[in-house]
Amino acid sequence: MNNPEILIIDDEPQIRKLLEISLESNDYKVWQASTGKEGIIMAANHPPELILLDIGLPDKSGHEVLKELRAWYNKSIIMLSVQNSEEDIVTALDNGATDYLTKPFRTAELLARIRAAIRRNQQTNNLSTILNFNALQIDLTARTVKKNNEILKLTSTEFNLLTLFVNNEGRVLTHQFILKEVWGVGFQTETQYLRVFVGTLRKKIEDNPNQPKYILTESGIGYRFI
Amino acid sequence: MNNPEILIIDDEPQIRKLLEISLESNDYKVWQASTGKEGIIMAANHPPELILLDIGLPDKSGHEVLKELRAWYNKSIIMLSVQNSEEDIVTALDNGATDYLTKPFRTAELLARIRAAIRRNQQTNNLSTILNFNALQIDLTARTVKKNNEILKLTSTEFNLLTLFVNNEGRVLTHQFILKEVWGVGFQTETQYLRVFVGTLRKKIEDNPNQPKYILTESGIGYRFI
DNA sequence: TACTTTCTTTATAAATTCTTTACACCTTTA
DNA sequence: TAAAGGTGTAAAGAATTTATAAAGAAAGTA
Repeated sequence: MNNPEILIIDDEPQIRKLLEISLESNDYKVWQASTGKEGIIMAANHPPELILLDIGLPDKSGHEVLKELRAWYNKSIIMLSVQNSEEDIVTALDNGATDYLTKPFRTAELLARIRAAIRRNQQTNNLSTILNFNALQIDLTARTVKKNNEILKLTSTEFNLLTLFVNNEGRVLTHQFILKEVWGVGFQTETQYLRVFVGTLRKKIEDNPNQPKYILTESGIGYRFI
Repeated sequence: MNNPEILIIDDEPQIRKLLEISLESNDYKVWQASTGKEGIIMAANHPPELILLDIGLPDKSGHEVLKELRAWYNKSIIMLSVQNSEEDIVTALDNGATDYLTKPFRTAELLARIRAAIRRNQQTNNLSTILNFNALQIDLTARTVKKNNEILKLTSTEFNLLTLFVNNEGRVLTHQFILKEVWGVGFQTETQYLRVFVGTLRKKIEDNPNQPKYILTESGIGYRFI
C-alpha cells in the first residue's frame, strides 16, 4: 500500500513543520503550500488524498480557497483555524469542508480525524461524469444516454461515435478522423459506414432527424456536434 | 423531499428535549432512545439517516454501542460527550464515528456538522444491508434474495454476480470487468461463463427471462442492472 | 461410497449488430 | 437542363454476439 498524500496549506512555517513531522512519522506523504493560490495549483497538479487548509492565509481567505477547491476536488478537506468562531465553522462545513479543528489542536485528535476522513474517502462513490446538451444527458462511465430523462438504447458503436462527438463539441471532425477513432486504423475510407451510423444516431437523439440540431453535417468535410 | 430522520441516544431528558426542539425546527424527524440497548433496537427497526450518540449511557458505554452499530449500520454517527478527553475522541473516531462534539455544544455548529454528515451519507456507497428493487429484496449480509417475499435459492457465484450488479446499478459493466470481479483475474476471457450465469440468474429473478427487466444485455459490451 | 449440488464445457438456435448495396435527394457547376 | 459529387435512408445479407439446453467434471455432503 502506498502512503496517502496530504497537502498542507498554511502560511505559518512552524505549524507546517509541526504538521509535517507528525504526519510523516505516521506514514503520510506530505506536500506543503504557504498561500491559497499555491495550494490550489498544487492540488490541481497532484490531487492529494486529503487537504489541511488554514483559514487565515495571506492572499485569500481559507473560505475562498475551499470554495475554489470544491468546484472539482471531492476528497476530504479539513479546515484549521485559530478562530473558534461558530460562524466560521458553520460557513466552512456548509461550503463542503469535511471537518474543522481549532488551533492549537491536539495531535492525536488531528490524526484520528485524518484517519476518519481518509477512511470515508475510500467509501465515497466515484461519481460519474454526466454531460448535458439540452434534452440530452450522457453518462460516460455508465454508458447511458437519456433524452428527456428516458434511456435510449444505443449499440456499442453508436455510443462510441456519440462519445467522440461530445468530447469534441463544436469542433468539425473529418470523416477520416472519426473513422479512425471509432472503427480503427484501416477504416478511414469507409465513409458510408459513417453515413449509416450518423443516420441511426440522429434517428435516436434528434427530435427531427431531417433537421438535425445536434449532429450537423459539414458537407465535404465531416460532422460537427453542438 | 422527505425529512431526514435522526435518532438521539442519550439518557438525559433535558438534552434530548433541547436537541428535539432544534432538530425539529430544522425539519428533521427525530427519534429518541434513553439507553444503548433501546437505541440499537430502534436503529435496527428503522435505520435513521444519522445517529447522535452520547458516550455516557446508563447501561453500556457509547463506545460499545458505537461498535455494535457499526457492525451493520454505515451511515453517520456523531458522538456527544461531556468529556473533552482526547483518548475518547480518538477511540470514537477510530471505531467509526463520523464526528465528535463535546457538550455543551453550540447549536449552529451541531447543525452544520449534521448537515455535513448527512451530505456525506448521500455520497457514500450505500452498502446498507438490504436493498430493494421492485419485487426484489436483497440482503447483502445474510446473502439472501427475496422475490415477492419468497426466498430464492441462489448459488454462491450467482449471489456474487447479483451483488456486483446491484452495487453498480444503472452502469454498464463490461464482460471483462464482471469476470474479473466475480471469478478473479485470469477469467476475463471466459465470456461464456457469464452468459450461462446471467441465464440462470434471470431464470430466478426475472418474471419473464425472455424479456429481462433487471439484467439488461448491452450487446458487444456487457450487462447492466436496473 | 453414493448422492447432490454447483461449475465448466460444448453445441446450437436466436437475436442483434454490422456491412454492403441500391437508390433517392440535394447542391453545385457546366 | 443535365451531370457530377456528396449525402441520407432503407433494406438485405453477413457476421458477430447472445441465450439456452444439456452433458460432463468437479466439489461438497451425508
